[in-house]
Amino acid sequence: MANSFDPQVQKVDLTSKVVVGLERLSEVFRVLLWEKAKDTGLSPIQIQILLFLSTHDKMLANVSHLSKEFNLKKPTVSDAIKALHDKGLVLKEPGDDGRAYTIIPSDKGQHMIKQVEEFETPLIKAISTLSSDQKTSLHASLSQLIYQLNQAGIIETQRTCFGCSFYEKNTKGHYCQFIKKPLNGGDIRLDCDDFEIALN
Amino acid sequence: MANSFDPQVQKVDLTSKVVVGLERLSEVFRVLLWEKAKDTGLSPIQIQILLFLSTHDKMLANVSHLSKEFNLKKPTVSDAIKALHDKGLVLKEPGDDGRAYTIIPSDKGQHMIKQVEEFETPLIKAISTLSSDQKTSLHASLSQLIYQLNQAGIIETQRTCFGCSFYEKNTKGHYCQFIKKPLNGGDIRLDCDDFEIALN
DNA sequence: CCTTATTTATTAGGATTACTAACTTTGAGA
DNA sequence: TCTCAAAGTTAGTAATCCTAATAAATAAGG
Repeated sequence: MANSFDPQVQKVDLTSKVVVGLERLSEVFRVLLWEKAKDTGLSPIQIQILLFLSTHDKMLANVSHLSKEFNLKKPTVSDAIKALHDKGLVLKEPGDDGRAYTIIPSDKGQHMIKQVEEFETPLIKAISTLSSDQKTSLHASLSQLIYQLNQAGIIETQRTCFGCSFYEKNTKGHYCQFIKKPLNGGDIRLDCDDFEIALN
Repeated sequence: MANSFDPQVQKVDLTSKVVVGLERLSEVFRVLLWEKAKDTGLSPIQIQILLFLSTHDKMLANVSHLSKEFNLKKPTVSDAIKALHDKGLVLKEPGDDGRAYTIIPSDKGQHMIKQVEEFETPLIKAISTLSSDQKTSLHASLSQLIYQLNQAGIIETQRTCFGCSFYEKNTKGHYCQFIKKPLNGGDIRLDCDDFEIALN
């Protein structure tokens, strides 16, 4: 086998090397979720939905929104919610719209959330080994990639600064009209709680 | 809803924001693979295996290795290979070990590879919008995360510098005994063709 | 008010994913 | 040779995730 080390070639190929890295990391979530699923008797998607409930407003917790959130079709989410409901982990709350409902964790569900929310602990530990500067740069790069992929119609993004009506991109960079401040590096939000306000 | 913008809190939470970003990006592969799968009549895992064949030595193309490569169990890979074989896309080649065999793309398989290898084009386009410095930093961060997660036993990694017997970490940083040179930033390989030599 | 279109969610059906457990065959070591 | 380990398969099961068709409620327009 030839020695294929060649600094010239490597610089050209950095993009595809990043793709390989991202591909490897994308497996991490599948592996970690599967592991936790075996422990708890839940399925990966059920875990993801439960965790979403613990950190987001319940008005976001309906089938339509969750399917966009996870880039899944509505029947897939509907089935998962039904399973959670059958297990007594979530309650269905009817809303103003007679067709829709939102789900909230039951007491049993709250207890389960505590069990599953450590599933990403290994990933958090890994990220903790990065320097502050590395984390800042990584976050900025990820934000930009997600923005580009959203623009290309590949993924749905909810509550990112880039999709928010308060967001502006001017000559100086990113700017938020809600807080009236420029957004630098780590300020860009991928999951902003104030995004909903922007919709009204 | 309260204004939850707070620069202090944001700095503390950068780790979890990175997790959110990685989680979003991990969906990209699933979405892109599914899309291509519908076009071609293949399954996501079949596509991944075909693409692996096009860029790696055939001695790596057996059930055991591929299952480690994709962090799947052997029956899962065995089934996928059987499907590819039934579709006439790969040929089974017996090796020295009477139990094992390697797979190589057939002519039809080569043709299919050309059709599927653009599945990650949107991602490549997105990455191309990053500056050279951003890409270098991103690659370094991803490499470190993969290293940490491999050390933690979460994912298997094949052919990374970190798992290679030629790799050394000294006081100055990373070093490769095969090329006898320090490894800086983008030099770290996640998929080194010379890794196998290191095993001998 | 009435009709039409859209949206919300579900059901049904199917291919795929991915696992564990048990098995066959082959190889390696004492 | 005997035993253990490794490569791969088979069988069975649960979960993933889709499309298509459906029912019910809302929204929009005349």
